[in-house]
Amino acid sequence: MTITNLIQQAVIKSLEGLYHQSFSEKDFQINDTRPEFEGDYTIVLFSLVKKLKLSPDKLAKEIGNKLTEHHNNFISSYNVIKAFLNLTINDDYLQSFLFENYKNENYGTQEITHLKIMVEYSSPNTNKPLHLGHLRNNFLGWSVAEILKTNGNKVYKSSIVNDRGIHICKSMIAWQHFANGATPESTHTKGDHFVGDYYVRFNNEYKNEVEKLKSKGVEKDKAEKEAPIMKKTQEMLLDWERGKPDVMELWNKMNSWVYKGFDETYKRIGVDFDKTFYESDTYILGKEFVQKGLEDGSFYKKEDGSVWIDLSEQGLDEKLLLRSDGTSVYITQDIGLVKQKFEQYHLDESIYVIGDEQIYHMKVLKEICKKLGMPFADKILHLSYGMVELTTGKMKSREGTVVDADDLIDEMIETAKHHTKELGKVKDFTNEELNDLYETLGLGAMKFYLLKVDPKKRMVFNPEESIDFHGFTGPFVQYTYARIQSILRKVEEQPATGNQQPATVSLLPLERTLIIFLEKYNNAVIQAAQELNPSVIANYVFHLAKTFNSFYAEHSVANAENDEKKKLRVCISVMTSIVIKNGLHLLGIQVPERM
RNA sequence: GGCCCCGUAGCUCAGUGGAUAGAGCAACAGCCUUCUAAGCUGUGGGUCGAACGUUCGAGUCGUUCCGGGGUCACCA
Repeated sequence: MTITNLIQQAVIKSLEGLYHQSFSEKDFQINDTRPEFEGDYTIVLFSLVKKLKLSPDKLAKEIGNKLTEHHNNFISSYNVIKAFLNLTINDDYLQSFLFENYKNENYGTQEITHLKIMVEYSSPNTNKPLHLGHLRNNFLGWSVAEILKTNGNKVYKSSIVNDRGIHICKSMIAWQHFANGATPESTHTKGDHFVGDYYVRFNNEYKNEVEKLKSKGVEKDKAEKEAPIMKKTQEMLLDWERGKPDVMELWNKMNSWVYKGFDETYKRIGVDFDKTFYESDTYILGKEFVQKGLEDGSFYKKEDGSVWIDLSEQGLDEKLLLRSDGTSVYITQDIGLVKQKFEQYHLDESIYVIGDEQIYHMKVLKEICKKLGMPFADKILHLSYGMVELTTGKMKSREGTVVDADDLIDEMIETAKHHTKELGKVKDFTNEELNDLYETLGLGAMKFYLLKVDPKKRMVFNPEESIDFHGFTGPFVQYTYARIQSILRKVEEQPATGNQQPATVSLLPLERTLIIFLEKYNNAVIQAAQELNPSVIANYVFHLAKTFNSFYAEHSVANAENDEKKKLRVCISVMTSIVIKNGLHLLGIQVPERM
């Protein structure tokens, strides 16, 4: 039971006792008291003034009296300004909360819900390496999955690999034409980058061919269709769908290169999956639904053989489901996979972490599922996130302005190394310990940077800012953790404080503030899950670290005024470090013992 | 053009309909014989894109307009 809930119940009870009507938590609001006023929580009672026909001041005082009378176990005093009723929480209550919870490593974990949720994220194409945008997706998906787990749900992390389709054939064709049998091994190139280079190569060649045709007087549209390399690619896609052996062999070979590269990156950034789906397996499932939809009249066939659905009644357009040559498109495959997911995993919800440029697509998918009478259509949830832009503008792979994920990770770790060496605090570390630390800090900075903003908003990636390790950053929070560990090491050297519950003392402002804020961690965990928003956690954990650092500068733990204070502050420090650790874990960020 | 998202300090972002709108960065001024200065304390910086409206109360809700972005493919 959180303090907010306690107050809520106490206020309802007081209201009912005073005015003999029934009330609910919607009749008033509970806010944090603004720092310029005395108190910890503020109950806003304006909405009741009219209903009860009392002056704001009188109403607030009556409730205040009732609360301090009947709930003095946790409310010690109150003051009133208009209809703002400011409550001060009992020092004893705060301390017993602290002593009961400070050692709890699972603090923040919520009760089991028995809900099964799948979070699909990452979902890469096997024709190019990961870039900055993918990192936002990966961190977001992983973090949301962990947040849902902590909230008591059974969570499956999944990924659907885009391993088939025209874009994959493009890199295959380019490799056939230009590689002369080169491999990642022979060129010492990471597999995903190797294949990505041929994708780029294809696009260059294609552009040249189109230009050539245009200079011969062919119209643009026609040139784009007639370019020889494109025609070959389309033939290859048909061959692939027919399962032509040499095409399959090349496809398998190139995919295995890419997967090796991806695995390396995933491992490095600490991202994992419980289940990986492959479109090459699932696109067939979609075709079955096309047949079903045609039979029951949800879909229709045009003269050229292509299959469509009309969603204009739903305010959407007509949408293609099967090309005239019988091959399937993106959405066809999604339909098949949705059903499989829900049935195999008995899901209560399926969350798709996909960029906001696909909001329309996901709406269409949902509508199609509804039209096909799938019972789970409403349990499909699109967690859309905004594009990551650069200070110089948008990232465009064709213009070579993408920030490559592997390069960026290297750079962040290098920066961590640079800062660490400059500060020279961990000179006694072994090389292995140092490298671990650089990774912890570099990745921590990067993940925090990408997760601290609201996912649904577009964000600007500023290289200089992202590399900053001061202020609202991962390393700042990690630093606070390391500092606390340093205190705890120092305290351990001194005589043991004993296990018995310390006597309660009167709390100083910063001590109160910290305990009250620690108590609110549960609220943050719940809110983050409701909103599917890791930035709630990032903001919480930063605020906690900030508050602790102020406390640290003001008061000594190891050399506290007396034994009771020392015990109290050790408990506050231990609990702060656990909450930081648990909070950062939800963001996929590790904590260093020293830095 | 239709539909969707966004506009808060110089920059990047917080801000469940409540009190005098907050952080970080950048700028400036202080603080290391005492638990890690990747820190702390302070100063300056705002017509919350604009106008109406709803409300006891609007950065937050509604309408219109302005500005930015996305999307509406036999691409994924």
